[in-house]
Amino acid sequence: MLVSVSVFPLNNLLTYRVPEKYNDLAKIGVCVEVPLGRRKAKGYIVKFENETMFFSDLKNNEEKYEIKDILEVLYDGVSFFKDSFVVFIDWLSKYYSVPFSLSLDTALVKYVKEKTTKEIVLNTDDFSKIKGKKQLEFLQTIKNNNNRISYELISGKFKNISQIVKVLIEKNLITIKEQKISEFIDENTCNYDLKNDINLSNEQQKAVNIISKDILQNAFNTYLLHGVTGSGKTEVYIELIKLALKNDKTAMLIVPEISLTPQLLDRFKSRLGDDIALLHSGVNPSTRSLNWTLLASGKFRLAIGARSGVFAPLENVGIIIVDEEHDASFKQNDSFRYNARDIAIMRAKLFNCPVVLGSATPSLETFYNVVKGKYRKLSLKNRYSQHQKLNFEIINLNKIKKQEMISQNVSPVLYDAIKNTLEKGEQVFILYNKRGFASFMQCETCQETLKCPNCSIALTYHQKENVLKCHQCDYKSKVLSKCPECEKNVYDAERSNKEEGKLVLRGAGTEKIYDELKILFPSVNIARLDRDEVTTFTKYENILKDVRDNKVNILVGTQMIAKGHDIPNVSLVVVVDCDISLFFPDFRATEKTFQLLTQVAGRAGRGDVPGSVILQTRNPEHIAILKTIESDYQGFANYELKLRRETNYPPFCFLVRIIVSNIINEVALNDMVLIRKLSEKVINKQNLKVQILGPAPAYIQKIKNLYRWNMIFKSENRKELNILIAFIHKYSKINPKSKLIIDIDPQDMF
DNA sequence: AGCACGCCGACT
DNA sequence: GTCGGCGTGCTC
Repeated sequence: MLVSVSVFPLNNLLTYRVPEKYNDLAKIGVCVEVPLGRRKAKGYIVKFENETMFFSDLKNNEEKYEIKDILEVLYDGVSFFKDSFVVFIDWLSKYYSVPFSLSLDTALVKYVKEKTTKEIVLNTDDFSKIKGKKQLEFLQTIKNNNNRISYELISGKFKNISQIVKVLIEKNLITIKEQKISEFIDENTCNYDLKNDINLSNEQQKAVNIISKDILQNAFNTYLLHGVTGSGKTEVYIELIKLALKNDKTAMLIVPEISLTPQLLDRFKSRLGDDIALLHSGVNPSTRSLNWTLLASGKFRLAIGARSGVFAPLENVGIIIVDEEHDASFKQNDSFRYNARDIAIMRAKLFNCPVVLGSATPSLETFYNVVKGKYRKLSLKNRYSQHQKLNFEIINLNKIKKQEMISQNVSPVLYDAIKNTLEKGEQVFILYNKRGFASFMQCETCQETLKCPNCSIALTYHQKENVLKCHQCDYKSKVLSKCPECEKNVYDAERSNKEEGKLVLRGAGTEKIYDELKILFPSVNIARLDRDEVTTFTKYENILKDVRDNKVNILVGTQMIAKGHDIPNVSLVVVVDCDISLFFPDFRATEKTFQLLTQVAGRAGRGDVPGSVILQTRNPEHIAILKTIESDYQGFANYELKLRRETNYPPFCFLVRIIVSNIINEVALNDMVLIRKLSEKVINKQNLKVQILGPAPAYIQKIKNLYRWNMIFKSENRKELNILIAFIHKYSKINPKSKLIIDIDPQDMF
């Protein structure tokens, strides 16, 4: 028996012989060890040789080689995927112009690790000596599960079980056994507990009815579920998932990492049961790989995950849902730059099932697909919590003199509004989309700013740690007392009388806003929510719990505060500076600003009290701000689309971004020129309609001592872009020390 | 990715 | 003469 094996990082599949002793174990999706040259390598069986080719253009001429035997079948022959998954991976590698094995590795690497799983076995059902309520509940759960339970699965139901387990082992009530994953899967059964029907609104019911037809008829369609925050998108998701599960199909929900809270999961578990495969980096590795394997075996039929969850090994799929589809976190910006939303749509197409994209502020790509009639829009217009409109107020910072400001970033109107809100016992959310205390330190003498020695960006001052930090690399520095540039010029006669090289803090961050508010409202509880404060999921949860319990009166944060929080007592939302992201050198800057402003505004007035939103800006006439206060998504989208059409940017063309980096600036540039010349040649010879922009230095020219250059390909034809990329991969002879990244559908230009 | 092969400079 | 630098190319 001959099989095709994918070995990272090779593009071609390799043919191996299956030794007779492995005849029963060698299935598609099985991990094997194979001889490769003079070494051993790990690979996956993706095809039997006698079967029809999935890979029309990956033929391997076997005559040239002596076919070797597979050395070993790993993980007891557990199959991590079936053949439809191979078709999907094949598509993925072609769409993103990456080797097949890289696609497969990206999909699997976080989920295939453990060979065995732990099982807790009950030694007795005499619980009379146990007094602890939680311990009894724990033991009862095991008893109800035929006196044994998976450690990985029960740790999802009880929090912090390690302590309980330790005590119960000491009392000899339970034992922990190692179990092969393959045996575990054979033994485990799973039932979906589909009850608790709730009443849907007319709009919700209509959406469910329409999409349900596709689920039942296995029809691929893309839906935009356009609903303002609080309009009940989640209920629609739950009903659709229920329908899929009831009909013995599987379902997948992808959400931004930050939204994947225990609350969200509890909500799904209370309506659908516990057998949900949670796929994201926060899940411990053994549970993660068990979840994957349970999905692959068909025992689990519902996957909920963040970006990487889109690779869930599902078969017979009923519904795929992407919540907050516009969210930038769906784009991975590592070496393999995929977009989970786009992959989700393609999987739905391959599986013949509907896909739902949910958002209050859809990306323009999605909106334009609705305009073109490619996607169907379903709207949820009613907020069920309350119906008053938000009360917006713009503060034009141009019209306020510096000495009139209450503090650096707090205007008089803003001060009064916060004060009034706090006096009523209501809560305030304050957005400032930058971390740290001061965004740069500047020398008063020579005007020089302190830069990271490894990157071409300014160092940010963090007050709590009292360090200067680079937000691109790990560089940290003690706070300098004197400007290093002036130190060099210390003998300069002209300067010798001045206060030489005095460094001052300039620009703000969440820490600074916090500081200003702490001085203005000393007796009030203020919390911060940003990446510096929130290093773990628990910390994130704790801060939000304090907010929910009204222990925090003001929450200051970066865009983290804009996502999904539903806190009824928040009646005032403040954006301290709307302009931070407005003029980024990114054609999506306006869109992203509009989305952020609209999202954060939606945090106000979710309870009985009406919500107010205050926007401080120096660009009060900017379209992103005007349309936010008018709550006019449609108007914004039409305006911005017109602009994109005129300038020929997505969604009116496709983009590919080429990034080359090297320690030596000239080498990187030289490589880029080479790629440009090759590209021009290919475009001419093949008569491709592709436009080249650049090379130009990247917005951040140097990161971690690597100089970076950008080049953009524009085309209305994806295939032509792929042809061009294939030529670049094959024929461009760039410096071997240069790093080349090809970013299909780039989200930013940094 | 690994690992070997191969082709040039500085050493016992 | 050989040891070792790393550029090049292949792996069923």
